[in-house]
Amino acid sequence: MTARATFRVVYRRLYAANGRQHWWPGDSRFEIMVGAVLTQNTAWTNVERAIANLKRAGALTPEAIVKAPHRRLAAWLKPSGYFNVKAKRLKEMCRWLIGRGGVRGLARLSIHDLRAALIAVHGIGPETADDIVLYAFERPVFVIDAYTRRIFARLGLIRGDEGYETLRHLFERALGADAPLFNEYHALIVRHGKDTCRKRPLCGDCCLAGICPTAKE
DNA sequence: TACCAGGAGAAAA
DNA sequence: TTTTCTCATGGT
Repeated sequence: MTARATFRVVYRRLYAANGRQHWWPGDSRFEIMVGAVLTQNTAWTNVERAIANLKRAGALTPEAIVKAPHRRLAAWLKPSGYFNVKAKRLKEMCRWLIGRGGVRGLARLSIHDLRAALIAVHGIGPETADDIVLYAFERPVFVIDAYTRRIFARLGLIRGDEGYETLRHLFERALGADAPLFNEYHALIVRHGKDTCRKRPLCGDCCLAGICPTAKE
């Protein structure tokens, strides 16, 4: 089976087992950007609480976040963990966003320029940038996260220690530039990683079992 | 109690 | 250049 076919079989299995995921949870492009920073190494349920605090305080705007004192912003972010770090990162992102003309200004950039500009912001690494590019701006970049590495390494399709860009290019070459597919695929990987793979890695009733002969049980 | 979660950057080796 | 450490709350 070709790489392209194998990656598509994995997608179909995940979709059949879990259905559509309706990602990213968020009411606006800006909320998605905030969520992408807050979810760094953090469970989404904790992020939801922090975003709810921002909404309750009327602070879910770039201007309000820039204006808020660090201690107050950190207090709103507390449920999401790393609140001091994330307060700084959100302020950095918001200052930069305002300087670029807000989300409308970003929407005018090419996918390459948008991605490069995001990664240049302190506190936004490749995965967070790609979450934003794909889910807030609906551009075709494949998001590589810890679940992607774990699941595809178990399937024997990657080693798991490849560089971020190496894996991103691998997925993008195999699947073709398709933002709706990338959206659903990454969401399904996270769903599978959270709900199934961690508890029962590739056991007999895993929906991905039997795809690759080199898969590690 | 220990481990993990939709990472990133700084410091150390 | 590569590896290790730090940041921190909440659920299992």
